[in-house]
Amino acid sequence: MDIAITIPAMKKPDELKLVKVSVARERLEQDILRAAKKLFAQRGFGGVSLDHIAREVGASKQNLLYYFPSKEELYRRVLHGVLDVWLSYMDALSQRPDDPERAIREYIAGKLRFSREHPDDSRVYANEVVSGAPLFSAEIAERVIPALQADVAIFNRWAEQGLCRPVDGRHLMILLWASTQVYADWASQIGLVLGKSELEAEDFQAAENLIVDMVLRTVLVQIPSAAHQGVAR
Amino acid sequence: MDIAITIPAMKKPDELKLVKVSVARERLEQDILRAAKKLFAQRGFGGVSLDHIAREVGASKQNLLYYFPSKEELYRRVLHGVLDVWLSYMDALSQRPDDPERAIREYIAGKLRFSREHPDDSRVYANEVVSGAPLFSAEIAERVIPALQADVAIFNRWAEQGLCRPVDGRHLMILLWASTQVYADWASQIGLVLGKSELEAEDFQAAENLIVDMVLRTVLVQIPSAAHQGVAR
DNA sequence: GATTTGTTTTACCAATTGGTAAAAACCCTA
DNA sequence: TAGGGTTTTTACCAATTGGTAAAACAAATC
Repeated sequence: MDIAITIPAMKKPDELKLVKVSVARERLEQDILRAAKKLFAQRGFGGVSLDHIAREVGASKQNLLYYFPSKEELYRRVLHGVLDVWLSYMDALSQRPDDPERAIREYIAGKLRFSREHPDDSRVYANEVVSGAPLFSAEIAERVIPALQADVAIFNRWAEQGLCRPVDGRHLMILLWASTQVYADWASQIGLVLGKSELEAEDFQAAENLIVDMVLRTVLVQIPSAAHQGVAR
Repeated sequence: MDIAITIPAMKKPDELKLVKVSVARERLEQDILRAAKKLFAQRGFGGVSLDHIAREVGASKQNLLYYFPSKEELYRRVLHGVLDVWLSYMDALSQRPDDPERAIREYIAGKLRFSREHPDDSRVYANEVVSGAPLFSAEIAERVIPALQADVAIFNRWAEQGLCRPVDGRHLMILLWASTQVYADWASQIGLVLGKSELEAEDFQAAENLIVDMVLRTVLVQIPSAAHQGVAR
């Protein structure tokens, strides 16, 4: 299912003009997308009105509708961008196909970095999935599932090569997604748990240490290397 | 913060009548709460209208407003019930204060059972937390955080007694919440991952096996007992 | 400076939103 | 069967919803 990026008619202006117009246009368009992402992250698709987004970005509702033909189309664009970011943080396993420990460390670190650097993206994703992914399941099936299957295949290969113990890669990946993204999606509650209003670097580090430790203990054949101190602290 | 269950004036009818009326009243009220929960779970507070809920339950919007003074109050009631259920599945650790392995096994099993038996509750909870828990943070702080702290204290005591390795209990609990509730909240995506439209008993069992295995390997001093076969499958 | 092109604003629209007020229907008991 | 209390329905309401049409504005090109 393609996302139609309908650029209103612009009949072959010369090169220079195209660039200028595109830049101005691009900027407001990006502003809208950013504001929309923030609000959709907070309240979900149904909980946000075009007017709400427009006020956030300092434009009029009709102005939004000039850039995006409908609320749903705007939401789709946001989702599409979210998925781009999401996937870009997920390629660590395939990067180190012959070093499970480093691959796993980097995968977990990457996913936690995603939670930290793009919490709104994570929340938009979460909102969409919780509501059954009515507009998104096709794209998830096309882009996310293959990525996951590739990762599962890597685990299986490692197991065959004796580099790691046999695990159910699918459930392991689910656990990794859940336990890393929760630091974005549930930030408010985790803040309460940790007694601070905003999560800090040390919190993400503690999470990373624990998750890495748990996964390595479960997956590796030998006791994981000393680098992580052997204690989940 | 108390939830005011305002029962519209009912000037001291005799005992018998009270019971009868309450039963009828109770039933519709429960139906409304159930329908509201289902819809709030799917679309969040802002994504659901009173009319929508009313249609789902086969009543009129005004009829809902007879039972619940406002949409927000209805939502609060739903949230309150959700938290009751949520907490009721979370007391396993304190039940077995001197057997870490069994306690952990039962805690994880309980949380997964919650995901399976009350997916809508889990999703309502998730929705509320993702949106920053605007109506809920007080109740979470009052009811959830103490429960968590009690569990963390149990881990710390086990560590002191040499029954388990020292771990950061807070992050461990967060990981457990995340990795168990994800099977309710992200059911649609997990269905895609596992290639089935609905999760089955075996899927929850596989999840349980993996999570239990990971936690025990991380937390226990000795290699966990043979009961779980030592392989995260 | 007139014209074309691209953008924003103004003026609407019907449908839906949460909520109120009061009338009507219902149900039980006296 | 009349009366009192409880529940449901009918009739509204102002505000907001997503969206359309066209006019006004801006900016560059001829």
